Amino acid sequence: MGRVHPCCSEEKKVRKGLWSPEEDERLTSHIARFGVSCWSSIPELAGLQRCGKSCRLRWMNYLRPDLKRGRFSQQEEDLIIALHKALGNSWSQIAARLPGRSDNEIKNFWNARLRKKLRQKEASSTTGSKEPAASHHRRGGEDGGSGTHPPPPAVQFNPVPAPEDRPRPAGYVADPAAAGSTAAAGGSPLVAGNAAAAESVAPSPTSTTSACTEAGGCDDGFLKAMVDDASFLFGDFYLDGNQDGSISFWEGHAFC
DNA sequence: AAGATCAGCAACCGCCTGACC
DNA sequence: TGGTCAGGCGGTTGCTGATCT
Repeated sequence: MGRVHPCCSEEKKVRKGLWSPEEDERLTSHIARFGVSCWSSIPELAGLQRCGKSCRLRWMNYLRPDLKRGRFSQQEEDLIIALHKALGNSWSQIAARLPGRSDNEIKNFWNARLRKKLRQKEASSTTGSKEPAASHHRRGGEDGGSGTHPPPPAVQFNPVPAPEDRPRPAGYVADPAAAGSTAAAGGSPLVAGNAAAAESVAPSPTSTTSACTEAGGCDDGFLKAMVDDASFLFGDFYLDGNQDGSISFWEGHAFC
């Protein structure tokens, strides 16, 4: 096809480039008041000289209230790697399993990561044991995030509840603090990044659980188990952040 | 202190798909 | 049934700021 979107091609003056705070404000307040019904009509209704597509993008990637900003935690990073291994470049699907992250954000993260990896590969293949050319560079940018940059003060998961439209597993309760009781209630949260909590909270006998609980986090075993366990990955599982910064994986749905 | 280099991020572009007429 | 439109997605580009030399 390749048609250009009418809303983007019209000669009408359409602003491009970075969004100003005023534009953000207009879009946010419009959506807060009227919700999203038709993106193509939003620019006009909100008094923006943008195309609907641009508005949608801005909202989805930046203005959505349930987005959390900031560095990816190690757990998130591990999960992204696992999901990418299983799902490929389906960023939207990956994003759907990472509450508070947009597909664009994940895609950017992955590309930056991948670029680094490729460079390192190139460097190591051409020079043998030489130090990766790119990694001597700052930003704590050691690959894997486990390197030099200070442990992500990172992404304290905010307790913002996941979007309402996300299917909740049986037994899910919105309040993460109630995770313990939730486990008992039916869903079985697998807590990564907090071994003690996981031991006490996750009774699930799945391989993912045990792999996750050992070594106190999402180590390779956990990831491998996740990837290998296709039913777990492709079945419905739900991930949520806890107040202590850990992540809970909820399983228990069995569709798809 | 200044220029070079790089990573991170925001946004655009082109294509695909489903809904509607 | 075919055409049009709008929403959504993945790939890519370009800007900005941090870091290094």
